Amino acid sequence: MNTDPHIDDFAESNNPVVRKFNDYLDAHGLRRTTERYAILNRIMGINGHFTIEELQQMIDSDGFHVSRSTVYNTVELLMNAKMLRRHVFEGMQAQYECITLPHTHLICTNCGKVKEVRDTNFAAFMNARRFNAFNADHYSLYVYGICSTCARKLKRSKHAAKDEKKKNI
Amino acid sequence: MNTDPHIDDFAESNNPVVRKFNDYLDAHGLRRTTERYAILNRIMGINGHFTIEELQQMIDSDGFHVSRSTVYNTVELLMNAKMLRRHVFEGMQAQYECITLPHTHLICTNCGKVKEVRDTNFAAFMNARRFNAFNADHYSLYVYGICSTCARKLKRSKHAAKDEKKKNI
DNA sequence: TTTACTGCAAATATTTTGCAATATC
DNA sequence: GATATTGCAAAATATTTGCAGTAAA
Repeated sequence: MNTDPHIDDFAESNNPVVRKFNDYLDAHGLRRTTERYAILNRIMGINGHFTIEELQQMIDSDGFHVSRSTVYNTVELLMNAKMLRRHVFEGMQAQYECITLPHTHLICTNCGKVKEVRDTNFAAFMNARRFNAFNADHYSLYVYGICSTCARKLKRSKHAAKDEKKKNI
Repeated sequence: MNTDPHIDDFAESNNPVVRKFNDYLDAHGLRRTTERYAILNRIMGINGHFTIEELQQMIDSDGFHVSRSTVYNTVELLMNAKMLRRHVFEGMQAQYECITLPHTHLICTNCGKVKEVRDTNFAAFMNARRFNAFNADHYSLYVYGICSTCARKLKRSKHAAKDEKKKNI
């Protein structure tokens, strides 16, 4: 029996996410390590997107240190377990998010903020959609544009520029 | 007047793509260089996706050498001119494609092949779709799955594995 | 006890940058 | 002639890998 309380806590957890991970590890003959659970534990508390860098820093501030290689290793494991997904939006570094219900990503090309929106109409459309002999597994819809906050700011700075011009006449 | 025939050929071209690029350069006070036209010329001949590496090699085999920095520089210019788009599909390196009509990308998670499909229903759906205060500019739909070629191969290798098992009994 | 996993440092891959030489305007 | 652009090499970033030590089973 394992002497590390953390591992046993997770091993016996009824949390479906933890169980899914345990099942994946078991099914593939992989070990239940403290590091893997520390990472999973942190990820479960994140709502939204995060980078590798951010994830490692969050784990650090949880008072637990894992090496960069282990973060990459575990993140890859979680992707193979279909629990995590990697997104690379235009002009940004890779971001990860837990796999939950399908949703659309709205990406602001001005500030880089990413917002998720659930869209049942679109989900229904995609579920019904067939691509001939291509066997679809999952999809990502990225919508690029300007968020309302940036739209306001840009409008304001445009006005400011106009005022500036007036002054110079 | 410019003495390099290549540049003048392009400068006077009636090709709408070349004209769009020229307009962009003029509007931004950027120069018409041989390198930029060599790259644009190559890109116009590509049907589908390509990486930076592939693009540079293609230009090389056209008998013209441009440095890696210039390829990156020009590709960025073309993206700003809204003539080129960058895609990063799951687990692959960045790929570029000319901006034409909106289309869906089918990405095979087994072989990495990317196929474009036009989808007027989807385009209509997206054109009608509004995201509250988010001002949408363009979108990317990536559908991940298994292409028909890989589906056949995978089926065959599964059979082979089964046959192998039978032999061992 | 066996061997998978971790952490570190080094290697690799990709993209960006500083700067002297060069070409465009 | 003034300066934007190129090409090279070096730097910055992101990710992967080799390997010795450590921990899970």
